[in-house]
Amino acid sequence: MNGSKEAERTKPAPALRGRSGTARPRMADVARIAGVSTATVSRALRQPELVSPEVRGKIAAAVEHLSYRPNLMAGALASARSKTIGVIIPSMINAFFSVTLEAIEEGLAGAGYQLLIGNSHYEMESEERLIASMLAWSPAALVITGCRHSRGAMRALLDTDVPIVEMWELTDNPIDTAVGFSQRDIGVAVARHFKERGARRLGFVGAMHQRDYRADARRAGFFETAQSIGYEPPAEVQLPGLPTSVRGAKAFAELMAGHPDVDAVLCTNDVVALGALFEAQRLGWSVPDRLKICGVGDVDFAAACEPGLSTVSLPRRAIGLKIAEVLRERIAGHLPTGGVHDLGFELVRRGST
Amino acid sequence: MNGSKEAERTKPAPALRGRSGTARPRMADVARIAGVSTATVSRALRQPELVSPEVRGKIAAAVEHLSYRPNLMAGALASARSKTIGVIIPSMINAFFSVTLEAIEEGLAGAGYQLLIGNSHYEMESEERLIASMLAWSPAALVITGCRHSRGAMRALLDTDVPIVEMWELTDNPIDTAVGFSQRDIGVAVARHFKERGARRLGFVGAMHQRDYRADARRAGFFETAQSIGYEPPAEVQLPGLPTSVRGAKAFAELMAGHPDVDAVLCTNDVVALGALFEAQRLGWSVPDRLKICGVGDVDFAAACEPGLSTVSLPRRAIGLKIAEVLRERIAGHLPTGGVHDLGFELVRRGST
DNA sequence: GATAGCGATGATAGCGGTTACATTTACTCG
DNA sequence: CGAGTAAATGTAACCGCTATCATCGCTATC
Repeated sequence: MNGSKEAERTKPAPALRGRSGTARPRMADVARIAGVSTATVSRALRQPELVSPEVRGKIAAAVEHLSYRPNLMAGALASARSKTIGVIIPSMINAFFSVTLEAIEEGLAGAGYQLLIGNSHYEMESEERLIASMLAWSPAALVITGCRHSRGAMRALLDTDVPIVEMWELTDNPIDTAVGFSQRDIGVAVARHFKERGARRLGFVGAMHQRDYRADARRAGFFETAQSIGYEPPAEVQLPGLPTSVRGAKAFAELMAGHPDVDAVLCTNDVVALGALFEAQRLGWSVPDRLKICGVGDVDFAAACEPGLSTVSLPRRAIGLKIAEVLRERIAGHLPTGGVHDLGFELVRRGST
Repeated sequence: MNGSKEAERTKPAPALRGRSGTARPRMADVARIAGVSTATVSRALRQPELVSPEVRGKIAAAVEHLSYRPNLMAGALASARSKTIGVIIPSMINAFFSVTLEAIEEGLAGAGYQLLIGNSHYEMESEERLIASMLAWSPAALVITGCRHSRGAMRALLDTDVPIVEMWELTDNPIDTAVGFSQRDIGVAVARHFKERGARRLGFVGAMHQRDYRADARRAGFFETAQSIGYEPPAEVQLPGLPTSVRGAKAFAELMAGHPDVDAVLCTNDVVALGALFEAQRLGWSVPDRLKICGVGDVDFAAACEPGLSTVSLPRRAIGLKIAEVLRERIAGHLPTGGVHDLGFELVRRGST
């Protein structure tokens, strides 16, 4: 921002652009100007300690002078590895994954890595395709969401040299490394919390049933625990399509209309819970006295709501940072495969329960 | 999802992995098996119409048999272009850009493009660095957010052959192509809307002042119009750091404490506005009678609020789709540079104003 | 003083494709 | 029936950088 002014515009006409003028300098050009071989230039750039200070200086000057930028593809091809990290997430819109993405980027951008991002849309076939095309770039590592994969994907993942990280979930036998938390336990924790707060009858508002199997795992934990601690099976409504506040409000209204005895509702995430909270207000159900509402995610507005939204805080950012950390070591060749990192979660009690 | 079961796990021990077994097949292997030259294989893969059906069939069989995957880096190096689209956004967390990203991906993934994503953190130096490293990948196109760039960035952008798209803003002289809308006019529209609704004194809750210059443009439009239609300069509070609901609530409270006469507040975005809405509820200001609140973005919860949050709907998704469309043509070599696409915005009137 | 050892640098063969150009084959036509 | 032409395929020179191995001084060692 500071100091950098907006420069003048106007790109030369298409016909005149590009190769027309000065071609992009190659390493050979740098070598010639510095009076050394390309091998030395290459070394000076990647392992400076192997090159004498004087030569290093000359090369630096030449690089500067030509404003040389190494062609990453050539380098990647020659060394059979690229400074790229493939990341596959099931949705780009979901703020959870965005935060994790940002954290991964933060932890790795400094080391010169670029993120290659793929969106699986919660579909295993998509994931498989993405895995294949990402591996075709010989990324330094591949980060994928979840621990369940199609057979083909599994084969590709087991067959490659590329370090693999599975995130946002745990498993007993990771392909390589897993960083996440137990989705199921979230449901367990919330059910217990409701019990503790004296709820009589539980309800659940879900979304993406049978598509987002992580959400299903939370649901399963909630239902099983509910029953094991003496509740009858929670009343349930699944919203069609993506979880939004508007749909959440509607689904919640439907749930309460069908089961007026419900006095504690777990929503599959905070966005849905927010919709439920507003709907409760509209319908005149007092929260938390008559009705308790809990979300999942601890999105920033959860703390700003009135009453504050109780929710489950997920290690969205921690996952990303941990992945970056693991990857740095994994790429450097230390650290064996097989690590499973449970980053846990935290039930955040606010006014809505 | 359907049909693909979870496969068995356990990657072979590190020592045994990778090259140890079968190396990844190369195009030469395919050529040998199919009984043709690599040139023909290459052609069969990228311009099938140039290869006879029989040969094409043999090659397809060989590819299938070896489950051959072309090495994208080799191809990219040789052809000096990669099937990659670089996208630079100022924040990954901001849901606006995520939607646009998703739309770009949607419109281009089918054609086999991969997104290389960079996060500039609203910093021009970062942007410049990202531009340089992305161009080093010879992407098929580069999409950047905004029309203001550092001098160095500008030089790099003007100097390259790669199609450039500037998004989320308009300009009279785009580097190549611009897809967005007028940020300033949003401020204008909201000021007029407040006037129309009978507001007496305006207020503004901003964030990222002097960092997010697009937000500043909206603010400028709001302030200038306010005065030109007879208001005194709006009362203003800028929140420190990223715009969140919690901070929004706090800043709003501060604003109202300092200027109790304010009866219409524009918040820099919906998240902040949501915080303000809740805070107003807590403080007992009735919305919209005593106080009108307007956000920007039309995030999904805006429609679910009570009262519904008036806001400005941005063409987040349309921008992405348009970019994909433009890029497809631009890459194909049709379509000249210099296009500016104004996708507009829409003031959405709900209960809060 | 010859030899080994080491640090610094150069020569060069790839990495795995793409593509301009050459070559072959199959037809069309005067 | 031979030339002319278009379609199909092969040949081989790169693309720009990395990495292996050879080379060349020089100093440390006995």
